Amino acid sequence: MADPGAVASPPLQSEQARALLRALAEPLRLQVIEALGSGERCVCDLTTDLDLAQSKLSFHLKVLKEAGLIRARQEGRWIYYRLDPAALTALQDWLGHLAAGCRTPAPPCC
Amino acid sequence: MADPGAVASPPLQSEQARALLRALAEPLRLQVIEALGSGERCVCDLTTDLDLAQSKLSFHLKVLKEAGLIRARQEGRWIYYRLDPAALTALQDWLGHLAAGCRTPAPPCC
DNA sequence: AACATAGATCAACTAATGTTGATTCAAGAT
DNA sequence: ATCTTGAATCAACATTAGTTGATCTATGTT
Repeated sequence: MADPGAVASPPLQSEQARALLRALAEPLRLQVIEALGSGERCVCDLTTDLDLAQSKLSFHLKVLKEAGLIRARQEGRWIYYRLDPAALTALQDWLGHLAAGCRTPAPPCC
Repeated sequence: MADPGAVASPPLQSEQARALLRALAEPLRLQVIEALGSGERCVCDLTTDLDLAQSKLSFHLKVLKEAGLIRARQEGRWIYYRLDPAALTALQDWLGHLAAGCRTPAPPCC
């Protein structure tokens, strides 16, 4: 459904932002993301480093990939995953946008 | 428990980041957050604007507040909520940190 | 061609989260 | 003091999301 090739330079829509947030919000996936934060890794390294069942890791990698946070690259029979920095900066921008107008005082209530 | 006066200028820990992400990742809560993005609002306005059952909104406001994303202010019998910009910028920084080192190539696999 | 291994996928199960309606609490108003 | 209303809380329920182990696919190896 989602197009992994598209990079959102226009402000992220809520739905896209939510997909990223949701994917990041799960403990195991966050571990994966932080592991990838220091560079590209192959699945087997991630499996051993994070001590995860293979199908479990695979499940979470899929979620992260579908959200557009990570990209896969195959080499021989190994698959390497890396963060997509564009997704991260898009989220950053979305957050900045939110923070921009939030100091407006409340209108008189009810 | 939490100190509402403290602002996290040191880099966010994963656990804290995750709490923020988790709170943001729910559709209704995201609507609330976006509503508050344009300024402070009272609960009754939020209830009618987002067309939500009262207990439902209350539940989600609690989650957001516990995550540190929003703050409450009571005035008479009304309660006003607003975003906490510090939480948003802390998350931004955390994301930036991640993006910084993610281009390192993978080490030789297995 | 048969075998071995990396990784994805699937179905049954379990655990975590959100929803609902009723109830409670607190702040005014009468 | 009683009544009313905004908002929080609670317990039962519904839904969604993650886990597990088995199976399948693809890439190399022998």
